Amino acid sequence: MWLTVTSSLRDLVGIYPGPVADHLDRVVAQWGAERPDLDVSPMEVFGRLKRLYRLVDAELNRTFAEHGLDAPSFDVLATLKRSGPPYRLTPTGLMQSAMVTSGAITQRLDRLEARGLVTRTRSDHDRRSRDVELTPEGHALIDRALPDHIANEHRMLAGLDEARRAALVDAMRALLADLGDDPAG
Amino acid sequence: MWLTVTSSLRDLVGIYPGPVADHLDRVVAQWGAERPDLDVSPMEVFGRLKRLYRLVDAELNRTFAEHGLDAPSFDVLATLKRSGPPYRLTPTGLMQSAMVTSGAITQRLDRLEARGLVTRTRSDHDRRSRDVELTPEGHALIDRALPDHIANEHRMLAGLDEARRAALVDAMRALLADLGDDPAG
DNA sequence: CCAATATATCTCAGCGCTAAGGCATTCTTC
DNA sequence: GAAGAATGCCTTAGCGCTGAGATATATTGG
Repeated sequence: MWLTVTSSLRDLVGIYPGPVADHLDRVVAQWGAERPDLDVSPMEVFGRLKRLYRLVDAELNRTFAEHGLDAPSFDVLATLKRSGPPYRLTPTGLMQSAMVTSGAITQRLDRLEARGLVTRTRSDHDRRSRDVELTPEGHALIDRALPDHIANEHRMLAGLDEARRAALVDAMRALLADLGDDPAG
Repeated sequence: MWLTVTSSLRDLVGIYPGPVADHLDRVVAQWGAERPDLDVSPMEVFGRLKRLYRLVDAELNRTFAEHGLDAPSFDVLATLKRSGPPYRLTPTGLMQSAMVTSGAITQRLDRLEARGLVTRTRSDHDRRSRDVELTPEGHALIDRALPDHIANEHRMLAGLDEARRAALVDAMRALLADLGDDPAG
């Protein structure tokens, strides 16, 4: 309700490009009518975060699929690649980076190992641990997929002006810190 | 490596509050060392988006669980609630709002109907369609859970200053529009 | 009015993930 | 150095979702 009013005002006053009402504007307006006692403005943030995540995730998967990959597999290969020589990490390291459980990493590695993209060997220094390492095939695949992935990400950001992009990064960095995101994770 | 150096420099020079290096800073620095030919700066956006989404999702689920709910169930009940009287929508409407497939909605409704939180009846006007409606129990549950959920969201945003919060919303709105997010969805 | 097409929902196999727990190895403490 | 705690990884049942396809109903064009 409140939002509908300001939207109308925006049209009447003719604010320049003026942000067009999006899904979350409607959601907030609906709550304003149904529960005017609640301040649902945080949904402006979290609702858009969720929709953005879903849209981006779907779009990224398109490029991954072109290379016979999905997001979890790409994630593991890319994490190993960017770790640099000798392109070797433990399942625990991969787990923290991916923010998933150990069981999820075990299964991701099962799939990648079956495809010959990584090897898993017992660590010499800690026999509980494993060394996960890119195979030549794994290197070749991530080297093929990565440039397309990056280009895809550039394309998705092309419409966002530099100021907004910087502000987006700044705000997300601050929020991540607030929520206790582990930099080492 | 590179990042460790700049972090040290930042400390030495004493830049005021200075953003502390986070996970994505490390990722970008690693790619800079391994693939200096690629501009991986979009990861600053999408990498943080992903981590933020995961952290937020986990945190929101904590509150849902306190009310015997999970995110998908809460999402359906809240969508029906905010739609206002007569608190009735079709599975297609719920599907578009939630950005999931029709099969997912069918199963969500199966679960909610089994718990007596919604009813599903054949529409009079279109016999292919269904009317999904909140039961009194559904109303009671969402009325109990919603204030806690909103409070939880407020708490998560408490550390974000108003300028950053507004910039975050503005940038996400722009990006959603760029990516073709359907306002009616 | 009929045939062809479109729409609304449901079905179900398969997938990746979580949560809980198990096993082997390493660390800590006394 | 032995006992207890902690760590690293794996196993598995169960869950929600997708994608492909099925069914029933509605709409459209001739």
